[in-house]
Amino acid sequence: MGIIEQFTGCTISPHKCRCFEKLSDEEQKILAEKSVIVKYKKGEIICKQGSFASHVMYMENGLAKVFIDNGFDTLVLKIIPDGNMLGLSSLSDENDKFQYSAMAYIDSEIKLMDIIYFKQLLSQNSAFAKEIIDIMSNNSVQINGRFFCLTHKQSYGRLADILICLSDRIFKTNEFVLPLSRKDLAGLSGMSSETVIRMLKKFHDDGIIKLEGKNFKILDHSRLKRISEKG
Amino acid sequence: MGIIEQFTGCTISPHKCRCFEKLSDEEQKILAEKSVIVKYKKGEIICKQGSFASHVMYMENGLAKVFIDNGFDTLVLKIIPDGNMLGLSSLSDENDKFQYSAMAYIDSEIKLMDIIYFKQLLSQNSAFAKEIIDIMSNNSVQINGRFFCLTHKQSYGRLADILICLSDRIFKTNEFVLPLSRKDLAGLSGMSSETVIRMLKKFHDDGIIKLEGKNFKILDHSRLKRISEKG
DNA sequence: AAATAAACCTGATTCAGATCATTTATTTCA
DNA sequence: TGAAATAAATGATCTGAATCAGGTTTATTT
Repeated sequence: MGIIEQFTGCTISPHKCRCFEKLSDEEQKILAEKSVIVKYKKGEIICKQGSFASHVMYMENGLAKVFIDNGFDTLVLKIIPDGNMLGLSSLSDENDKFQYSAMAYIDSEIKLMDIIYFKQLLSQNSAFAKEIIDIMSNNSVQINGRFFCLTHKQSYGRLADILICLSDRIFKTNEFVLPLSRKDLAGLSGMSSETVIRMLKKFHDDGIIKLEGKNFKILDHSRLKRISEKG
Repeated sequence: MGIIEQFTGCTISPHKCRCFEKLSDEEQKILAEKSVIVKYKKGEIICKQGSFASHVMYMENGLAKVFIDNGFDTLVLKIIPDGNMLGLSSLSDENDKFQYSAMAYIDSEIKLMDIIYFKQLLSQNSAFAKEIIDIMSNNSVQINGRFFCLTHKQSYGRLADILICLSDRIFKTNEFVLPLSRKDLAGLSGMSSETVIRMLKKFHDDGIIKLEGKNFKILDHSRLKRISEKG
């Protein structure tokens, strides 16, 4: 069997977005002219699945979720923290609509870049295109890991994953104020909010985390890790 | 709420792979020199998750599944029919390993293209790179649909999806010999083989399909479609 | 500050689908 | 061709987590 691969429900790509470095000064200047920075308040919709994609986005600072829905159910595909791109899957000429919706978890600043010029950059600057391919392939690895996690781990493992992700990759500290509601956590870990609440209580009672309202702290990181791993 | 989007567990991308048309005669010639066609027998492993990715692949003819596993469980990400690319997510410089395994469902012929030259083509021919981006974004849309389906539809809907996919997109006829075992179908629809067997029997008894051994026929396509849609 | 709404919590119930245990059919290959 | 292995089928049982129903606390609005 060999090495046992570990998949997590965390969807923060470790990939650093380096694509803009590949642009010439001139290209950067034009791109800047063709871009605007827009502020979104917590809870605001950033883009809507099915609507015409007139731009590609870059999260300057903030936190958002990317999700799809069929009118009844919702699936959170990934979280977008600082320095991540949004809307790349609309670069295909066949998919000129947004393939997913995005919503700000907290107040966020997002750069909107004209998609026509962005596509032109892809065609004229292959180093840039190569970087975009890199980002997309990293994204797909990330999504696949989350896919595996949500279909094969059970609830405790999935919730542990999300908590570890928030702590390790987003806030980079053991103690923080949860910006997400229990319902948000439920969406992220693919379960009902009642179940999330029960499990958080269990983690709390077991001394794995400390949770009072929105004040959150991981007390036993290695135990949480073990729960995440054994699913 | 607007239009209600339909997601299916089918993972055959409708996208036609046009990337090679974008290469010059010279580039095509060199690529051909750097490629080999390999025949895989039913059940053979085409690439192995975690091993070094020395090439990008193209399915000349055959049928394969792409899957990830953690040593215990397996998740089928997609099916690869004729004319599809395989291994694109290893184009990123950070992911020089195969991100997934692939196995031939039936005897298949696959073109293996040297990944170094393939990457060079991306860097020197931006129209080619743009086509690869198109393929990748179509792939991600496809995977997201499957992700939604496996996490939000229940078993009958998921199985119906797979049967419709096989019929409409792969064999393009209502009646064919199933190349997949019940266990394969279980893997594809993310459930146990016992459940698959029971549900196939139900579909059969209800007159929706006809199934004797491996001989398969869809009798009531619209009813199957309805089952797929309502989950 | 009162009214309303939203988020949070808890217990009871239910159920889809997994798992387990066997039996029967079909392949495989010695 | 016959033994062993694999795949298919079926029944019985179990369980993780959803759903439902109700209550409490915390935010928001007026």
